[in-house]
Amino acid sequence: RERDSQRAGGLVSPLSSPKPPFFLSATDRSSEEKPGCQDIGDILQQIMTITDQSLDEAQARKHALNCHRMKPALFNVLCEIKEKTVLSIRGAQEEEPPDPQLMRLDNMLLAEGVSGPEKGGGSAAAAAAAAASGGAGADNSAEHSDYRAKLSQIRQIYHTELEKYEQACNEFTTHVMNLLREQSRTRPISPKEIERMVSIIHRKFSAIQMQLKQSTCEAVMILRSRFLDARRKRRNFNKQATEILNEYFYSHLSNPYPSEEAKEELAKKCAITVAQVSNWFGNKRIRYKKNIGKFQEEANMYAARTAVNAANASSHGSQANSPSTPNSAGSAGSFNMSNSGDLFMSVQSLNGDSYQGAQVGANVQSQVDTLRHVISQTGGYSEGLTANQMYSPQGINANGGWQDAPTPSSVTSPTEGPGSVHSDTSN
DNA sequence: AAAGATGATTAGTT
DNA sequence: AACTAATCATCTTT
Repeated sequence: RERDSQRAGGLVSPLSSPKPPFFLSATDRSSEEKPGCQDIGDILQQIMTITDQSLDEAQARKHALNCHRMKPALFNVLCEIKEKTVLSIRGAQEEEPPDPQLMRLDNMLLAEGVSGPEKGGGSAAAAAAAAASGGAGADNSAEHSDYRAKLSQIRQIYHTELEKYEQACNEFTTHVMNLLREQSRTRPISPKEIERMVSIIHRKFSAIQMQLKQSTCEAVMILRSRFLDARRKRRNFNKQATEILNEYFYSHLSNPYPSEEAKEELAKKCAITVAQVSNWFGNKRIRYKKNIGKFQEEANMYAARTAVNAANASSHGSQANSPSTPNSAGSAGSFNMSNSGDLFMSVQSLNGDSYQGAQVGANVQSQVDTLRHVISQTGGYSEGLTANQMYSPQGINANGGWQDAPTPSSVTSPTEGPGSVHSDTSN
C-alpha cells in the first residue's frame, strides 16, 4: 500500500505518518542524512505495527478507506498511473522458448510409451497377451511382459503424480486469482499482472513436473537396462540350433560366410534371428581362427558327419544335396578352393572326375571342405600336428584369414619367400 | 568359487 | 554394410 501511494505521486495513505514520505526527503538526503534514515525507520516501524494490529482493526480501516468519499476518484487515478508504470516492468519480461531439456524428457517419455496413449490396456492384459503368444519365444515374452508390467506401474505412478500436480497447480492458481481479484478492489491490479502471476505459478509448477519427468525417465532407463539388455538375460542356443550352425560352419570352412539367404534359412531352422546367426558366425570365425587346435575335435566330428551325409547323397543320386547346405554362392566357393594349394590338388584327385571350378556348385564345395577334414583325420599321423601343417595354415593363415580369401592361387607361393609363414601357426 | 564357454555389444577397418 | 577383434555379462562346467 505504501508503495502504491508513492507511485501515485505522493498521495499518502491513511496509514502513513504525517511526516513527508521518505522519498521526498531522500532527494535532498545529500544535505542531511540523518533525518532520511529516521524517516525510513519510521516507515518500517509503521509497517511492523500493521502486522501487530488485530484483524478486526485492519478490516475496520479497510472499510473506512473504502467508504471514503474521495476513494473512487483517487483509486481511478492510482489505476491509471499504475497502468503506465507497469508497462516498464512488463517490458523486461520476454517469452522464453520451451526448455530443450524438458522437450527431451517429453520425447523420451513418449517414446517409451509412458506419456503417450495407453496401449494394450493394463499390466494384466499385457501379461495375458504375452502368455497367449507362447510358442518359440515363451520365456522371452514372459520377461517382456514382466518388463511391461513394471513399465505400466511406472506409467501409472507418473500419471497420478502428474494429475496431482496439475490439480494442485489449478487450485493454487484459482486461489491466487481470487486473492488478486479481491485485492483489486483496494489496489490496482491490471489483467496483465494477473496473467503474469499465473504464468509464474505455472512455471514453478512445471519445474516440479520436470523433476517428476526426470525421475520417471531415470526409472524407465533403469528398468530398460535391467530387463531389455539382452546381455543380462542371455540364453544359450539350444543344442539343435548349435548343431545346425556348426554343421554349416564346418561344411563351409573354406568360406564360412553364409549369404543373406543362407542366414535367413539358418535362422528359420534354429528359431533365432538373422542377427543372431550373424553374431554366431562372427564369434565362431574369430574364435576358430584364434585357436584352431581347440576346435579340431569338433571340426573332425562335424566333418565326418557331413562326409557321411554327402557320401550317402552322392551315392544315391546324381544331384547331391546335403541337408545342411541348401545353397551358397558357387563361384565364390571355387575361388576359395583354388586358394587351398596342394591340399586342394589332393582333394581334386580324390574326387576323381575333372574339376571345372566355376561349373561346380556349392555341394561340391562343401564336400571338398568335408573331405579335407577326412584327409587330415585319416592322414595316419597324430592328428594335431598333421592337421595344423597340412590343412590349417593354407586355409586360414596364408592369406591372413577368410575375408580376403579370393586370390589367384598360382602366384601365392613365390611371394612368401621365408617359410616362417608356413610354420608360425603352431599355436 | 574359479575357469571356461558363449551370445551380445562396441570400436575400428575395409 | 559387413566384418574383425576385443570386451562385456552371463551361463555352464569343473
